[in-house]
Amino acid sequence: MSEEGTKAKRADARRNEKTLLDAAAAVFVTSGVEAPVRDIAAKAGVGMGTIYRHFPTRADLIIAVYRHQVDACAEAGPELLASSDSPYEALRRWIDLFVDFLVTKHGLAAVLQSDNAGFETLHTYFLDTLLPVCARLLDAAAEADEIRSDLQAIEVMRGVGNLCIGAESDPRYNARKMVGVLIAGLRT
Amino acid sequence: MSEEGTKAKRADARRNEKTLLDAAAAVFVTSGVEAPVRDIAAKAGVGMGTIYRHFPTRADLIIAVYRHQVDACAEAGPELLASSDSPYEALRRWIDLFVDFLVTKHGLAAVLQSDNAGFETLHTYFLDTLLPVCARLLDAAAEADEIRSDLQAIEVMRGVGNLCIGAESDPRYNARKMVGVLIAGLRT
DNA sequence: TGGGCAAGCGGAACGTTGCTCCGCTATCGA
DNA sequence: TCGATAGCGGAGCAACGTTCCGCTTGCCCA
Repeated sequence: MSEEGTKAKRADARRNEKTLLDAAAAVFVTSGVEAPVRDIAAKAGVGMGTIYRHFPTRADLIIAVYRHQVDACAEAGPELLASSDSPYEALRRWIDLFVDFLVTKHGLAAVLQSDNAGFETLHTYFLDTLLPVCARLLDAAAEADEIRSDLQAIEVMRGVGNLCIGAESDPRYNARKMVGVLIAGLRT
Repeated sequence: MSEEGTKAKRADARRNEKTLLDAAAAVFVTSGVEAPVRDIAAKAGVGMGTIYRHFPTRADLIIAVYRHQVDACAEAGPELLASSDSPYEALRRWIDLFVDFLVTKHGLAAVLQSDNAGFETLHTYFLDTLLPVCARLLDAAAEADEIRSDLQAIEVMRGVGNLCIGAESDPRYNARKMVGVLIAGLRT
């Protein structure tokens, strides 16, 4: 918001940032979010210094690429609560959205829970954005006595996120199904 | 079994293998199963070549360190089934055992599900050993109409394993609790 | 007992990664 | 036009897994 009027950035810098975002998105799709930084720089046709100047950590790059989708997921929460037959139904559908997002981003779920240094920013962004939404849905469902009331939003979010890890690499494992089981286990 | 009588190994080789197992176990406790190979070699006071000769991949080393505990967990399955009030109760208690094992091994759950090359052996060993046990318990519980019957053992095992990832690094997340929710979700 | 030799050892070296640093280039306001 | 400087590129460093090969040492046999 406060950046609106500032003309601080040079034209080539703005162009490179856009190029990098596109290249990163493409590489993430084919090689996953843990693709080597060199690959992304090569795909964008820029040097590695450029990547690190625009996105100091890999987490910043991932956030920039997926920000829109995460925000959309957050905004869907209240809408679902208003339009669904019951709070539990809204919760179920919102979690479905979240899971759909996660399982289509190769390796994102894994990196989200990883305790490797450098990904705290990513973790924090997801939590800041989605935790309040999840908490709201949980509260509503708990208040309607549809689910047990001894669960924190963070526990549910981490549980669901964890269940999505490796969903793409093993055809015998169906993350959506297991998340369904978990959510069923929430019922009173 | 067939190795019993063979005297193929030299005395120093056998000594080094034991030393390495002890060192690895100690390092795994303090630094997790992803500790640098160099650290383990240093702790054991041997060269890196020695580690790779005895344990060609890191997975082999991890398996060797935890083999006893995994086997014990596998053996506990039938016993629990015989001694519990119901198949579901046996399943619940067996999963508790498995979870206890996983959450006390820093980083093991993560590496178990990781699709990084080199860990297939580990994955395979766990599955070969524990999957039949889990399947037996699931079948019994399904036959007694205590749980839904549309779940494969591999799905449950992976789900439980996934829920245990990062259990040690975030005090707000309780893997045992979420596994409890998942298992509750299995009920008919 | 001691000589020979292969099993076994150690660690230098290589490839791959994340990340930094600095000399050069290109932009843009004056 | 022009020079200050934002921004760029990629060489270079450190940490890691893994390989490779010359040397050491335990063991068998004469």
